[in-house]
Amino acid sequence: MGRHSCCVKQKLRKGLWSPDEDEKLFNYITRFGVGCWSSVPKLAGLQRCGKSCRLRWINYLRPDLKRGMFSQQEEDLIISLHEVLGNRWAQIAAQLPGRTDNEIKNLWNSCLKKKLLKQGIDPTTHKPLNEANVKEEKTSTESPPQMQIPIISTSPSATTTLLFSSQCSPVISHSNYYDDGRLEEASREIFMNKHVLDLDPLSYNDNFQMSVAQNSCYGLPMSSNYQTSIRTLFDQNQFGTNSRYGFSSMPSLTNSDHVSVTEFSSDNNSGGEGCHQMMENASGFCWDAENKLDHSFQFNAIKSEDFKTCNSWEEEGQQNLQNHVSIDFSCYPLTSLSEDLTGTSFDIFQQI
DNA sequence: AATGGGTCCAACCGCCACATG
DNA sequence: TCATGTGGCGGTTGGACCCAT
Repeated sequence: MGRHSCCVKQKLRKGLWSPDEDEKLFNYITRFGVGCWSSVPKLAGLQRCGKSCRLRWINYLRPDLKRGMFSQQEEDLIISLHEVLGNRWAQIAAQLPGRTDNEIKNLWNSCLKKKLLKQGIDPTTHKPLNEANVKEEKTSTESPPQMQIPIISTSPSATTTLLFSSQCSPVISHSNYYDDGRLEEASREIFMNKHVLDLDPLSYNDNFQMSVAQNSCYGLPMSSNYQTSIRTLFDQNQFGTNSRYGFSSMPSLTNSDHVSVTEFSSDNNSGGEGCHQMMENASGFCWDAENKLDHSFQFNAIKSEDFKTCNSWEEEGQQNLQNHVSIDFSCYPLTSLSEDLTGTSFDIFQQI
């Protein structure tokens, strides 16, 4: 990996982020939001370029990220969407709340592609490998009024079909998806075991659910079966079975791991007095030095109206679990991937 | 225990689109 | 219209990790 040009120019750090850098970036964004990414590093006291900060926030620090394994439904959805959208990872990610384009891209390249190939499916065309060439020639000469494209699921029992009408308005038909309940159970298990923040800080779950309620998930008219499965997925994921809330980039959040971090060294902080004060007031951020995946996180002193009564994300989450009220992160003026989700409400098939 | 190959993922690169002056 | 800055996206890759030998 070569050094990014702006990093060369300004002699900025690159490579893996340290816990200290994460802390600074997280504290800054949660307090002040993102105005202009290029000014974030300076204000947050980081020797990074704005692009790097943006990427780190979007792919790792965002509180609404869902970490951990992809569920079977998510995998199937990615395959279905990839068939329609191709390698437009950002648009695919927009349909999977809490997942980033990078994460989905990695999953595709490392896992889903191979699964499809194993099933004899060309991951590019989504057609059987031995028929792909023949069919390609045929379809180039004729345009049938209705195409039926089977979605090959990675789960044995799933059968999804996209029906394209002559106006190219597709209907997802999801038959026998939960015919034996195995998938639903598997998903539940996966989500129950995840220590993630399954909140909806930027409200795109709400948007998603709203679209489900309006029979138009992803801009598609959907069968009731599919709506139910998606709905189930979100219900479980959001409040139903998740008994703990944790910071998503901090996969294992335990009470015993909570350490108050109240002192910051601002020696290398180039952000000036304002930044110094900001860091003094900022939230605590603790990282297990031995294992990145087992570090913990705690808000200790955020002087925000929304958070002043809470000692930790976990407490906050548990409180909300009891109250059945989600934390509203929308107060943060964030510019992140999630903005795209709420802002675009894209219609897949406008782009075909 | 050492090593070599394979896998996975975080992060960078380069390009493009858009906004602004 | 052009130059410049910024954000966003998809492709790529370095390195950590895993596992078989």
